[in-house]
Amino acid sequence: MFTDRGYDAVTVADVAEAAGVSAMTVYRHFPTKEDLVLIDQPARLIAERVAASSATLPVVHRVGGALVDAATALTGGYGDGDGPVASERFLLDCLRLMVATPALRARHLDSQYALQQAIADALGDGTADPDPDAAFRAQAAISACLAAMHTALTRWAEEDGRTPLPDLIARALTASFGDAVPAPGRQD
Amino acid sequence: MFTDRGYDAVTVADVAEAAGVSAMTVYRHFPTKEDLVLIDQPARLIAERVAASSATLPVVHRVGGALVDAATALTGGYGDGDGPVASERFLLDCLRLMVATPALRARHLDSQYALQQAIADALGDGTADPDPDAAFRAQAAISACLAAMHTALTRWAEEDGRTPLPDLIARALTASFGDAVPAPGRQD
DNA sequence: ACTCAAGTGTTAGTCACTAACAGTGCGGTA
DNA sequence: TACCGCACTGTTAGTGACTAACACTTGAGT
Repeated sequence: MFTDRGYDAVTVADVAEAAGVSAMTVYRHFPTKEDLVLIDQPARLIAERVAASSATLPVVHRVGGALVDAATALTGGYGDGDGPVASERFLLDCLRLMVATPALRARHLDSQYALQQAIADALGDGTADPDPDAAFRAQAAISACLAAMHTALTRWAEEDGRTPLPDLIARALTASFGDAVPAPGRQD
Repeated sequence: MFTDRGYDAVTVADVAEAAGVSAMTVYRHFPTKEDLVLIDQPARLIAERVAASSATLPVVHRVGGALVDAATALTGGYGDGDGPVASERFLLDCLRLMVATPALRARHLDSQYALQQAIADALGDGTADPDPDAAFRAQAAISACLAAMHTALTRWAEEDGRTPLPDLIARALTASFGDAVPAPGRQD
């Protein structure tokens, strides 16, 4: 319904009626109308991979690798050659809505803000880190990585999933950080 | 009022009453409640500086330099040694509200999205750029720069403006991109 | 049969925001 | 002076997201 008629033109009451329930029931399952569309980022998956990476690598390499890995796990990986599968179609529809609708776009960007905190925790895991300056530098690097990933997500939706998502993310990271991140076209 | 009682606890009717006008009048001057707090980013200023930079430099260097310059122009620059001045106090209050209030934070991040488009236009200015892949790489680099700047803004608000904003931005950029950006502590 | 719990519906209300209409004051014009 | 137009403001009524409080149904376990 959102894709056909536009996010703003569909009320929560419409969604409830189409689902055969009352509007109140919708709110009990989804805290806001925006959550009907937003895909919860696999924060735990990404944070785990960051925590598992070698602490000797630069931050952008650790985070970038985790993002590419997570995208690979989510979308089924490289080179199946079949274009997007059914489960990806839904992802693409949601992403298109997010890019096109200001309210959804803003919420999605803010959810990346939460993901940033989770990654920062995963980075410093194990070592007490009393250095606020190092924490600041890590936050900056993480947010830059996530912004590059968001650009890749947008591009992925725009070109309808033709290029595998992990490849797009790797290219976005390389365009931003040069060779300090895993190179596109292969996985670590 | 927002700082004292919290953004959500103050209604538009409250603001209107305090200003001695009707709620309708508030909406005629500010399109949304959020715009009462949001500071419009100096998009034109930044875009001009990007367009004026040397096209032979890497994208992150051009954008990063423009961001540091714009911050210098806005906050009065380095080393006056007096801490934040009165005009900066208001900026800091707004920033704190933005970081603390989810709705404002989301809107602010989305406004950076618009800034990203403006910078992308400024980058490709003059040269017809039919290469969608180069445009994608530029978008990725720009968004990463802006994310680093946002981290610096957040940090600036957290430490109450003690460190000069241009310095924080330069350090955030260096933490993300290494020596591909202007070094902190001096200006180009 | 009784009970508890989870899920659902209803109602009334708050608040952001919009549209349509009606003043009100003020400078320029004849 | 009388008139006109324009910018600004207020009022009213309405939509839609979202919340709180309360009553109801249903199904599982005892």
